[in-house]
Amino acid sequence: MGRGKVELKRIENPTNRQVTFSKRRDGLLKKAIELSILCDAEVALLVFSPSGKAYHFSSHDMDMTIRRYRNEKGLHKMNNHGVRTIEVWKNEMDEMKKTIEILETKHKHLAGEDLSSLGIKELKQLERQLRIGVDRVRSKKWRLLSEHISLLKRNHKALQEEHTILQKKLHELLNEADEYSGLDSSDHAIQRFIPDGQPHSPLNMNQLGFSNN
Amino acid sequence: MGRGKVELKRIENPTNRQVTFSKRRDGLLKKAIELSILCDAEVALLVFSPSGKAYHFSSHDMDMTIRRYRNEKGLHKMNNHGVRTIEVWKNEMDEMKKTIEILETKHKHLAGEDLSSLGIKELKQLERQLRIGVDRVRSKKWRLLSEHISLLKRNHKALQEEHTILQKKLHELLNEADEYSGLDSSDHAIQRFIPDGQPHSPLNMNQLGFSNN
DNA sequence: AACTATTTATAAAC
DNA sequence: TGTTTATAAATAGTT
Repeated sequence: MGRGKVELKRIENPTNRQVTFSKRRDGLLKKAIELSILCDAEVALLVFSPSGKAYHFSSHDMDMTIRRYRNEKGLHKMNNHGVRTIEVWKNEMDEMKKTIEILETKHKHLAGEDLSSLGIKELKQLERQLRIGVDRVRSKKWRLLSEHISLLKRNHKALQEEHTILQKKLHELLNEADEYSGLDSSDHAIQRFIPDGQPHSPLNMNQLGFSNN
Repeated sequence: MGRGKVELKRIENPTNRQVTFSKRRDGLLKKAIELSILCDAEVALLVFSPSGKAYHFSSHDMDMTIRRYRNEKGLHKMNNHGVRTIEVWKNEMDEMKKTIEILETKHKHLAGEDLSSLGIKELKQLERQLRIGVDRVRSKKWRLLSEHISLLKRNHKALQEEHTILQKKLHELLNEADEYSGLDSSDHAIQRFIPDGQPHSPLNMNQLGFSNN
């Protein structure tokens, strides 16, 4: 409908295309309005120009019409999927809430709180569980402690050995110095720092910051 | 464009309206397609007939176009609100997950499992916590047990008293019977069921289903 | 649903 | 963009 027929393909001339877009957009909009009024139909139209500008018409309410559309065909596509996803989320959240409640209750029980709902049988089991826990924790603690102690012992022994070596070297040096200078060694300054053959008294483990509880 | 001009108002004749709807719907659809092709535009069209039947066209992807529309103008409406709600949900879920993880870790620790990540200080605190729990649970257990026992004792005492009364009544009845019948009472059938003055031996509490652990 | 007289939309030109 | 105009397209009423 115009001076010439048009092929159904993208108009290459950008100016022409833009002009035609404006005209046809208005035409389409008008037709949509007419359809909705003349035939009492619910119509929604969304148009985006290539440049990104948006035009729209809806005879009733856009969101409502979109919802209606989604309900209509969504019964086997994204809408349903979306609803199911939401339901799955809700279920997950409920499950998590339950899990947290249970865990918190158990935690309180293990702390010896809120025991009023428990019977003798449950209390016995709880006590057994706590005992097991205590035993394991205590054994782990002792393992750690003994490792720590043996580490300290090793370090101490190494220090002792180093000390002995240093002592020997020091004696040798002193002797050399004495021989060289011919001084009397009885009250030599350096010698006052060397107590006797026994290096250190063994470390008292009770002073290392550990107690038995 | 037809034999006569039409007023822009609802066509009252239902048949006419239905026919016009079909024709104009097709026309609108065709125009929408043409616009999208000729002008390289993104077009979405939703039409619902008065009878509820749905027709639609979208040049790209309906949901995408709808999203684009919502983004365009929805920055102050439901979409934004929806997105925020979803984000809030996600945060809630993340928090719950974290909570569950923490609780489970604590639970394991209290059970004496997975202790490798703990240091001596933490182990000591854990042990202390467990001890407190054990003490509380044990005390609760003993309270329950003693209540149970005193209840049993009360019951037992009541039974004893009832028994004594019954015994007395029985004796009285026997005496009456003897006086009435004049029979010898040394091997009276009923008397065989009465052992002696002492009713029952006291119940042994160790046989009531309780042990000390 | 097909036909057709007529209205309407719009392509091209300005 | 807006107007004009020649012409293509759409469609109201009829069959």
